[in-house]
Amino acid sequence: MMNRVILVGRLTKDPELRYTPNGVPVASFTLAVNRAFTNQQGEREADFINCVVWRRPAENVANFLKKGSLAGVDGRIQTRSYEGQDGKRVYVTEVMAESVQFLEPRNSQGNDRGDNYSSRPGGQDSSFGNQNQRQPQRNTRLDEDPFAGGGQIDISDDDLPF
Amino acid sequence: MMNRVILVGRLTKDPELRYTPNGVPVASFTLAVNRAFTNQQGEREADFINCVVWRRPAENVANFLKKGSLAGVDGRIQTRSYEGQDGKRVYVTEVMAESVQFLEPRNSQGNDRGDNYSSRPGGQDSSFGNQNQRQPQRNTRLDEDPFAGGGQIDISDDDLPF
Amino acid sequence: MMNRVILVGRLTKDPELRYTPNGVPVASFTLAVNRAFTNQQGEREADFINCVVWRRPAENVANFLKKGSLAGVDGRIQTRSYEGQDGKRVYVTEVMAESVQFLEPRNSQGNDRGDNYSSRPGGQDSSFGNQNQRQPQRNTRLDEDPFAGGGQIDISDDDLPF
Amino acid sequence: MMNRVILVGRLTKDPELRYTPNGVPVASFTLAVNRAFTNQQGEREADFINCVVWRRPAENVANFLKKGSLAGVDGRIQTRSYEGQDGKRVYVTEVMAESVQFLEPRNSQGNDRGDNYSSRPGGQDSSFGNQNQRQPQRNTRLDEDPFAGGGQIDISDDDLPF
DNA sequence: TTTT
DNA sequence: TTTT
Repeated sequence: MMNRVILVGRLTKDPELRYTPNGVPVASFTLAVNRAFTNQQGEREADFINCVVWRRPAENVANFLKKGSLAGVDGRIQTRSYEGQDGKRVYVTEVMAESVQFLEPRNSQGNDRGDNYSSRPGGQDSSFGNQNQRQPQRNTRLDEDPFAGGGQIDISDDDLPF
Repeated sequence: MMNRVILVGRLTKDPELRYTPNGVPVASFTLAVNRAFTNQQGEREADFINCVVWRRPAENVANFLKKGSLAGVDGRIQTRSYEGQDGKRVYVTEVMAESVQFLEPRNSQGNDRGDNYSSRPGGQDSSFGNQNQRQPQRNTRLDEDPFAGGGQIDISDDDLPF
Repeated sequence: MMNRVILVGRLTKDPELRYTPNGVPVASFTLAVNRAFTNQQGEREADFINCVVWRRPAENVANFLKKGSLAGVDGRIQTRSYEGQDGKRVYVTEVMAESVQFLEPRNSQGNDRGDNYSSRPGGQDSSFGNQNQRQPQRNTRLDEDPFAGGGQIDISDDDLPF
Repeated sequence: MMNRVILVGRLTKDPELRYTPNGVPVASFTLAVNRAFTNQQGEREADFINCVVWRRPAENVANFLKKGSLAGVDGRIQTRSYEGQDGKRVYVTEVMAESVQFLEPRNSQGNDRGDNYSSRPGGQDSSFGNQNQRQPQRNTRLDEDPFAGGGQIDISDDDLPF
């Protein structure tokens, strides 16, 4: 079985960052990906693709991407379902991003969201590492540089609360 | 903007073949793709991914795949929305397959569905070619062999009603 | 059989544009793609991947990309071999780009190479269309916009000699 | 930067399994991937793509694939160069497989190579785990099932010398 | 509504 | 509910 998705598009709005009860960060965002072709009316439509990312890259996304940012995603399609408010099953198809690439120059005007987003609940960090034992591990890469722009500044140690 | 999906999985049921009013074939099917990892309970879950394919490969899919068939898809994620029966918008994310690969040996027991599915409305064929001028063209490849098994028999001319 | 490659990286130098005897444009360039991880010495290495692109996108590449440009490629791996000058066979693995995405803002300082590269031999154009009948057709899309930045200016008609 | 390759093809010969001085397994093999289109002479050519895989999946590949096996690869393009015997630099482009999917039914006639390939040098195992700290970790998945056929038998513990 |  |  194989399941691979690669996307490049722009965030339709600022990403949302949540934490699980155990303090694991999850970010979600939507990529607008313009189609390569135009429709019968000659307009270029877009697909709006919901993405989810876990752990450290989630924090990076929340920190460095915002509405309109150009970003690349390498991940997998995941499906799930939940009970809708009207009692019927709702089916969801989304992209689980294993890595997210920032395709705009570092520190382009206001790259850093600057929010005080880091409301990560304290005291739960001890349970952090164990949490996702059986989750794909590529999310955890400590040495991944999410910026395509290159540059030598390493964000990991200074900017991120790990 | 980039948008690429590759899947390998098994059909959850027989594909469905429809025709547009102009006689353009569309097949839809769902791929069950087992995840590479097991969940907290040690079970291997699957993602159920809806796929759509147009034109000739649609006919091939209807002809040669059935419930349980192992197949590969190379395509794009597409999103659309429609008015639900309760008046509210329903959002759909699916894979537009540009090519479909049959990953089981040709003529493995009962590869050919054998249905009389070819209820393609006659008389509309003239409008066929013009129809999708602005659609991606890779669907139209006349020389594509959807079987991975190789073999020298070419299905296109004999088995397909084109 | 499936064969799909997606790359995002930077051109190591200006692309080279050639024409076949029949006037079909071919561009070649090398993408430097930084690895997601660092090596034992803590350095981030890169892979240098040779790419080839045909027809209209070849002209676009020659026109709008240059050394250092950030670009995305969606294509296939191709292998070929030729007689080396010392008589022994040389094997080549390269990426046949089906589409190339320009990931830098249009008209960022000097996007347009401005070269008089269009030394396309005249008089051969008549043979152009027929030439590659059996080549993948995605190269031919007349409505593809190679810029991720969007914007409404369509380059195809004004800037390109088609 | 992004770098993703997905292939489905057949092994041109039995895979080769080596071990680093520290006992890390590496398998190499070549996939023949038939092209989706035919050439000017109407023949379907193939690309012959060299692949490398590390650690546990390397052992799996050596154990369960052989000449002619249908397999899928999800990985990255890597380039390297070395001093040729005639003193000049040789450039190599190959695919680093992060996961390999076996696309033929388990225990199809003689799936198991049955070779006594497991000449893994003893005494080095202690250094095994630490070895590739900075290598991508997806190779290490203990719960990945390389067979597309599904089935409940888990090969990892019984059949593999770990 | 899910495949082996 | 959508980006440039």
